[in-house]
Amino acid sequence: MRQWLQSQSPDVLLLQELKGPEFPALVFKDLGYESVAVTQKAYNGVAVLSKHPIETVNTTLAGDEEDSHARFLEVMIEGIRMVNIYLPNGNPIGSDKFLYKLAWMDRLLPQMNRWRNETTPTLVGGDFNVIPEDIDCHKPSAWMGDALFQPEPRARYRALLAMGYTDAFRSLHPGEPGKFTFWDYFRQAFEHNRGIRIDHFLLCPRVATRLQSCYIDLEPRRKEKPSDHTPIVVELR
DNA sequence: ATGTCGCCTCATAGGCGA
Repeated sequence: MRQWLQSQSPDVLLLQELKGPEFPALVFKDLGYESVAVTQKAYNGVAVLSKHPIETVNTTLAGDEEDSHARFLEVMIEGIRMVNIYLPNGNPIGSDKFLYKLAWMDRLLPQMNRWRNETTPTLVGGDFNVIPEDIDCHKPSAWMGDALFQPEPRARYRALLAMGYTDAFRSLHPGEPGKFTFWDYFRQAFEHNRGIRIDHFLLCPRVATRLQSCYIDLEPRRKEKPSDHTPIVVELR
């Protein structure tokens, strides 16, 4: 993490699935990064790191006062609204967790539509826990029974694109198979590139016009004791 | 169905979420 920050030196980093009660802000302060985090014990958790000043706008997704999961962080950095999300996984299908995933997306959609109708440039990034299309997984049949691949969440993801948001990676790499951001730990899934593309950047039209590049950095996933995800990087002009 | 992790606790094993 420290090594990646120092070698890549991103202006901003969005983190998800922190799984801890306290975010080690001082560690990152020493590396030159301001940070804002929303955490809870054991589960979830999101943080934004930035070399530039961060203005926190919201720490919860609108639409459900009862929802206490640490999954959402909306900030302003250098005139861009940056939204970091950790969308619910939703497994198994048919469970309360699946319904929570759909309900969460049913709150995200109108919120993103409101942003879409404002002038502030907006970028929404994070772990969407949605495999958008067949091309975004190694073998569709292997994911048929998984919440990440169900018609309902995929339709909601497509609705975001229909609103005018651009899938940064896919827009620059149309039709490229085998491009994934997550591989589970089972059966050497990474070594065989049996993965899924579930970490996304969605850009409003104004930000999309500034899209320079978007790529997946595989190196961190190759290391000892890696995360099951690997970073996706977006460069804006 | 299973495989593998990491975090938590009525804790050193098992449950849970991923």
